[in-house]
Amino acid sequence: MGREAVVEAAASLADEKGLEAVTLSGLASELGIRTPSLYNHVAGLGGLRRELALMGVRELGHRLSRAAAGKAADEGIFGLARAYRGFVKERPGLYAATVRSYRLSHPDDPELAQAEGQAFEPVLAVLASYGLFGQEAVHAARGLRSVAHGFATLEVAGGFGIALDPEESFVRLLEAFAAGLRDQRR
Amino acid sequence: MGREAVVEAAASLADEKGLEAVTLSGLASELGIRTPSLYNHVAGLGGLRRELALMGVRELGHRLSRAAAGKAADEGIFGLARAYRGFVKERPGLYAATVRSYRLSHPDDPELAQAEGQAFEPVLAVLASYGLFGQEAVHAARGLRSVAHGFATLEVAGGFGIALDPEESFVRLLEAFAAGLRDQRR
DNA sequence: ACTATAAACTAATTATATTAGTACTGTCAA
DNA sequence: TTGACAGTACTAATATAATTAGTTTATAGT
Repeated sequence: MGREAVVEAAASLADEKGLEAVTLSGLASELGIRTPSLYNHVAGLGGLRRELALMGVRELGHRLSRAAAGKAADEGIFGLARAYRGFVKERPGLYAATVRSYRLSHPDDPELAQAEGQAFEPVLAVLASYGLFGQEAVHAARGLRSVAHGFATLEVAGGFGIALDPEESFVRLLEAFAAGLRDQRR
Repeated sequence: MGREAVVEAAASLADEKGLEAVTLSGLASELGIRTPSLYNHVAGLGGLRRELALMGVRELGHRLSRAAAGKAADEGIFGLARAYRGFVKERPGLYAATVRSYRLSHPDDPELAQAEGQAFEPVLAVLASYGLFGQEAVHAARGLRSVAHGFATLEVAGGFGIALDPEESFVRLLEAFAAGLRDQRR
């Protein structure tokens, strides 16, 4: 069966029924095997969550890289933010795994740190094309991530009760953020 | 003992050990009683989560009201955002309860909807003083909430790996957002 | 053919949520 | 004052989940 397949099945389960639904029993029955058999592939529930976090961060990194390729300034920022939001909406469970649970208990997992570093690169590249470097760029990157993460997670959590086009809200938020960045650079 | 005390104990537990640590067993042993006794106060784990969500939204609403009182425009936006972030940092478990788990499964709990409406009011008031009304205001409110929620949740999740002052990052993000709003109004 | 490994299994233990039914304790009305 | 009732705790029992230990089976490599 292979670890890859097990983790991918767990990710699908997370996307469909929420990260809380990713139990070893649930996953095992999804795969048509018994719960203890999963221990041949992952180190228990904790290990599975680590695998999910890793897979999620890597996938996010790939998407950000693709989105940033060949784009500069506002176009780059919009591309990154759309890719981020797209990932959260398409794979909400896998994305949740990149933020929740595992991260806090293991703040310095080297593999995870490396994957996060890679996901960070395209963001820095876009910000550089924008004229931001060093600490300036880190502040801006935190801002961009906050905006994308905040909007997307509230959206998938059903936090925007009122029936007003979220797409429009997102574009306006990005425009405001980008305009503010331009302002600050002066 | 009273329901109030039980829910408050659960909130403290959530803040100290994370929302995942809020189990009926854990809460019962915290309170020095047996697990089934909790059913005299809340409707099981699901009911407890609902109470937590309600308490969290109400508390957030109060803080936002206080923060917005007597402030207009940028000062109001900064006040709201600081209050939001302060709440997330001081009561991370209680805040998490307002976003996670209960919300999605019961999208139209009337009491929760009412509490959310109340928490929304001070935001609309500040945005009005800012010259934004109707749909404009809703878009802006979503943006502001995304910014505050995004930044604060990433911060408490340990998402800002690098040791660079988060306060500075937050101020810059708010300045960018506020500047962008001013831009858009023209 | 022999062996090592991968990947499944059963059995048993522990933790948690839940339900059902019971006991104690105070308050308040007759 | 007494008796009923509400409130709050309890024990006992059941179901689901995670985990560990130890076992089986098929297959690929020597």
